Amino acid sequence: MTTALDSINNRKPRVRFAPSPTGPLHIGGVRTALYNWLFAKKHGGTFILRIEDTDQQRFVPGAEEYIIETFKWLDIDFDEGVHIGGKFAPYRQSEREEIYMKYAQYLVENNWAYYAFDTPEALDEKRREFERRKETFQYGTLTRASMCNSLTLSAQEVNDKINTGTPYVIRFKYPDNHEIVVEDMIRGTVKVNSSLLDDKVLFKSDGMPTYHLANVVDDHLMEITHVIRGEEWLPSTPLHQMLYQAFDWTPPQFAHLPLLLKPDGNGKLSKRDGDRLGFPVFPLQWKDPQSRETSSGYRESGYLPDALINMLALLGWNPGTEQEIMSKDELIQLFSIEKVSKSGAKFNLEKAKWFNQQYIQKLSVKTLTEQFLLILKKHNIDAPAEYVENIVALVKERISFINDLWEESNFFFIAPTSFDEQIIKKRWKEDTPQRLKEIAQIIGETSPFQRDSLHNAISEYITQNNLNMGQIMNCLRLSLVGAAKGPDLFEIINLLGANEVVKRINNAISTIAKNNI
RNA sequence: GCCGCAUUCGUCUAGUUGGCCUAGGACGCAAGGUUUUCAUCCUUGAAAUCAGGGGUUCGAAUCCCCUAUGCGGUACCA
Repeated sequence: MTTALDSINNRKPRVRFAPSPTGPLHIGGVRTALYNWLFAKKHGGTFILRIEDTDQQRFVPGAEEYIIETFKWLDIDFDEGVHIGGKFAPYRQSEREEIYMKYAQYLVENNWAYYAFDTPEALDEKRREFERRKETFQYGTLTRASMCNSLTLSAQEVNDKINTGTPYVIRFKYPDNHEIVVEDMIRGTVKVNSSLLDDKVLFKSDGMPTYHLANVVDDHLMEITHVIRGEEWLPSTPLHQMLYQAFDWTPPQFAHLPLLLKPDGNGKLSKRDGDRLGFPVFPLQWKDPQSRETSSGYRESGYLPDALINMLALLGWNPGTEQEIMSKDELIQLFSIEKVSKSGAKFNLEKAKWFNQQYIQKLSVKTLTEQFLLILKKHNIDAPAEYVENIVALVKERISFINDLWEESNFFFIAPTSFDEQIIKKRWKEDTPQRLKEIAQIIGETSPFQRDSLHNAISEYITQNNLNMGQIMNCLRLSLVGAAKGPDLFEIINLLGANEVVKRINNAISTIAKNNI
């Protein structure tokens, strides 16, 4: 048996991400792709995007485009795939339809598979019959002899059925009582006995292969060296292992990733959880073409691609050091399959926010300003770029998402019309209006009109009148901002300008007086 | 039901050749500090008897067995 290390040394790894286009890509799927990508990059290998659309019933229009757009956004690049081609094209299984039949037939000819003519109705009936006896029906070594298939029918009967167009499937024929051993790079050795397994359908009556056949055939044809996929595939890996044996092919190395769990309770993270707990489960926003229902995405929620990638990478993997913030390049350097953990990881919204905050802080004021200008436009605000840039510089350290910029600085663009009641109650005294009027006058007269000179002028007023900062600053802030929040007040005054400041002070005095009669 | 996988602070995890672990870090939480406010930031703190029980050993989170719990699979879905 070759080890993972051997094959890495012998040849460059080829890995694939193989989603099925049945809807928007789940964030767990994004992580699976990410691990594949990191693995490929780390070892100088090839990363492939293959679309597994063998289930025509579940096909959702737009899903494939969504997948491609997701990785474009994340800047995770494929070397081969549906959208870019490659020497093993086509990469869409529906376009490889004719390939699979001959492999299924090879299996039948070599006694590794058989035709089965049992109708879905007959199978349902069989299952119900077993259920009545409190048993579970299993189309396998114990029951296949009593079913309608090429093992029980004569060759003549089988031929007649096929020639007259009777629908049939091809099932895998497990050898009796055979111990199947799978080596997993993350979990070690996994053993299962063949008599416990179902004779899985490999080829459906609609002329398409099932996942099991298509996946093995394509992985072999595309020279995939490592299959890195979700843990939900672990139970069917013995079948895949047997398939490689039946074809006399060298199997790839397997690595089954732990699941992404919902933040509360247990179980796989699902679409519903996102809506329920207020965070996206999808990388991009998705409008369901059927129900027209919209699900939120990380991109639209203001997450930065690299922050998402960093967070996702650490959900189930850890470099073993205390470093948590890692660029894509560092991730590639540090990544190793062996360090992937075995148990499922719960998604944590707070930590996701923290990651984004870390990455936002690395962005330049210029970049943030460009983004913010777009947001301002949506709020119908047309402000000079220079002004906006000054504001961004001031509030940058307070934000975790680009969208927070608006929340943190909207008072720069729109004068407050209401004032925090709590603060009024606590700070607004009888002499406040008079004091503020005097402050307004001082501000109007301050020259040069700069942060430091404003600071000096107001401080001087405060000491001269035997006051302390708190007595003036809180109400002044309330007048200008409407609440007890925001950056340095003198900076605010400086940016707002004397006229606007005086206007706001007067407005606050009259509004608050009115409301307190 | 059957089969498989997993189980260290609330969460993500370090720990992997048994001793340096009176179990480390991060998020979150609490307290204090900085500040004119809020946030940031800084400091400190609480927080896992390593699922439980048996072994093996001078010594186990680390090895073995059992139990429990959780999850995954059990489709002519992937």
